[in-house]
Amino acid sequence: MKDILRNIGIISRALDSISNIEFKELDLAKGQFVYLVRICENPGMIQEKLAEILKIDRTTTARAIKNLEKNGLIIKKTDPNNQKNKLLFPTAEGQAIYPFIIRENEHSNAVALQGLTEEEIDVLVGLLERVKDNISHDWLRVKKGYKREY
Amino acid sequence: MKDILRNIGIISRALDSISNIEFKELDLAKGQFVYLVRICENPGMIQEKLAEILKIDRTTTARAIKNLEKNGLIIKKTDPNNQKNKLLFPTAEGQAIYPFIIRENEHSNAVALQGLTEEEIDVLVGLLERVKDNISHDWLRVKKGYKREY
DNA sequence: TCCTTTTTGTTGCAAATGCAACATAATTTA
DNA sequence: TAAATTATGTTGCATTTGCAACAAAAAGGA
Repeated sequence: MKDILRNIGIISRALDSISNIEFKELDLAKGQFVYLVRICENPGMIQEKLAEILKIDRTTTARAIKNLEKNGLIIKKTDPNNQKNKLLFPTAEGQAIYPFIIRENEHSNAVALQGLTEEEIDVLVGLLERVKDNISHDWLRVKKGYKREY
Repeated sequence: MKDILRNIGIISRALDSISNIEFKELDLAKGQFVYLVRICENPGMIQEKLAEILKIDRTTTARAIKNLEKNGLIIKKTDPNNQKNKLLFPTAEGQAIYPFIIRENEHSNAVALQGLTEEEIDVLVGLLERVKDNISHDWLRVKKGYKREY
């Protein structure tokens, strides 16, 4: 079977490191922009869900969130219906940064998709969505200590 | 334009963290398997080229290589034609680990591609190849300090 | 040839990353 | 209801990660 892992990894690392370099201007530490974007788009989320959506380790997420809060970009509020949950919201400053992140991401996305037709882009988006769904289950299981057989 | 960055990142992180967990059995530290695979497949490469192909920071690559050498999985040999270059080769132990990495990667790849037809896989592989080529240039430039305008 | 630039490699340091291991609230089960 | 399990969050610690900043060899230019 043909391999997609290698190029997926290469593309991901390339775009990620470009973003991290470019977001130093915004005083965003490595890796933080992904969290901020999601919190801006889904205010009221909890850490655990965010980690699961992004497929980032729970504890790494916890610390990134802590830093975002320390830097005044988000705020945690205890869920009144569930003392255990801490809901995440962007601050005004966080919301102010959001469009800059989007603009950069859209540029990178446009560069990545150069030369592809609209149809090809649609196909690619659809296939990646399916791949993501395929892999999500294993990720959760393996993170929880389940051992895959192969 | 539709976005592919987010799902690419999610898929990449998911597969990567699964691999890193599963390769603890092989005493491979986080991130190391990608280097070892490439060195096994392209013996005699230099660090700089490896970093560029993988799109990983030069200094991070240098340290990963150092660890692989410390753990006896690869060996560096100074290029007789160029004192500055250190050629990378797998040791017997490194070569012994290689098939286990491949087997795991093939399994993850198969899981990722579940439900896709041969044609769809071919299309996906082709499109990802083009995306990778599109982004490579920017990555190199940005890493070298060039500022993108957008 | 000599000087400048590029290529390749390393190290200091600060930070992010992630496995264990824990704490506590909520939920499920007996 | 009480006990066991799950969900969510945190911290300790060892490690990787990556920007600066440097070193030295090679390549290019005048």
